[in-house]
Amino acid sequence: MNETSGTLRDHAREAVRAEVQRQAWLLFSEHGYESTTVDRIAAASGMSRRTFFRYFASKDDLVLARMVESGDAVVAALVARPAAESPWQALRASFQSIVDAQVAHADRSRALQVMLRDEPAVRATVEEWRRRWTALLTPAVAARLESAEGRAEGRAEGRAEGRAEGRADDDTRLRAEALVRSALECLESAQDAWAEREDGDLDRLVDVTMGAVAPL
Amino acid sequence: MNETSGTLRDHAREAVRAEVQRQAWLLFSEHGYESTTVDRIAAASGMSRRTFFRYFASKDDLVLARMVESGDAVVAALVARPAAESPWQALRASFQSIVDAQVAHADRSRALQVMLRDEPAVRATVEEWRRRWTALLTPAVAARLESAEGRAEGRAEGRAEGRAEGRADDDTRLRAEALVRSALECLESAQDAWAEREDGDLDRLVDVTMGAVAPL
DNA sequence: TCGACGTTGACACCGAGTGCCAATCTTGGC
DNA sequence: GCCAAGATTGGCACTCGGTGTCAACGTCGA
Repeated sequence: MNETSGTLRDHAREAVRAEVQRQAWLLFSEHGYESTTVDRIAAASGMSRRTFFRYFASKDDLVLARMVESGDAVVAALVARPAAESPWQALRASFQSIVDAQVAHADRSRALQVMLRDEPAVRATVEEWRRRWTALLTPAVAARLESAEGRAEGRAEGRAEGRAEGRADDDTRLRAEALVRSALECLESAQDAWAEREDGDLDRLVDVTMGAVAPL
Repeated sequence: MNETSGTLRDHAREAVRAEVQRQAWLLFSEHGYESTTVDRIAAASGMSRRTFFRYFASKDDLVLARMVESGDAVVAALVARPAAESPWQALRASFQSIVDAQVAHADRSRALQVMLRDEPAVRATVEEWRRRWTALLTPAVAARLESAEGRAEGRAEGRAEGRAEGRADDDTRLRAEALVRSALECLESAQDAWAEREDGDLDRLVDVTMGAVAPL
């Protein structure tokens, strides 16, 4: 049970980070975010306050780290969707892994969701997380838009184009970003509603929100 | 030039707040948000640090106060739109006052927009501002959706309804919230793009983003 | 003139986050 | 086994945002 020394340190570091996260989430769910001081998290993890800040850049970082992991899965799901699907449909389908994960651990997820929504101190982190997901998803959606336009051009190419190609590219990126950000808001609206109503079906709620904004 | 003593205090208070805001924005635009300490703002405004916190609940409050004012104008514009307009079209039209105001003071607005986008410390405040606007706009959009459904029901009432009326109401509110949040994201996407590219036409960019998500 | 009330400034305090330094532990070379 | 190099750790002091407290000051009405 020995490993290369280089990865050994990393492994140890990851193990410590995971344990600190576990302890922190226990404290968060019990006392809320703001009321849980870094000293308490450090003490619960058996380390000094100063050492905690060597593992996590900030208290927010504890929250952010959780989110970032799932982002890669979503973008992978998005690029795997069939090209014929509209961007909106593809985005909806890519969210399925998140939806399934939350439904699988409904109790924990609901508590977490409420915390993210109601604790003002965490919201900057949520913003940051949304930002990163947007940056990840936008290129994939832009590619989808471009290929769709390519097909459209091939079909009917009598349009007056060639005047502002660079701007058209910028517009494509911008339209992709708007789509991604809107879709993420729909997802979050559905998640918030789901966290409140005990009975809801998150899958259906996401269909409702996204279907309300654009046809699925 | 004397007034009732009750409003006199309020007037003085408002004047002080305005002056502090002015000084703060000067310092922000010169040194950025984080680097501008409350001590410096207080000193520039000729008051003690403690007194500053009696006029503004927090440093963020300086930023938030600016945003909140324009919210009422948007919701007023929304309810004034003709009932025949789709929610999405009505939202787009309601944003016009914001767009016009920003275009009128393009330089200041661009600098502000960049600061809001790039300074992580302010983003929680932006979130809060978005939240309040959502709360203001959602009921108006929900009413619009309901009346539209009422008309649709009147037209074709052979549907199997009456089973889950309460849930249908919840769904309407949820769909309205999704629409509002998506529209605000489109607005912000356009604003961010506009702040970056010197040449852009903000009006057109908002049309582009909102048109990309749903037909206008 | 006196007293009530609101405003102000100063001080002490808390929590998040950082720089610095000394103690300690691990690792590799001899 | 031993010792030096380097990484990890903990303690300390500091900055900054934010809050509670208290004494001093000014303004108003009686």
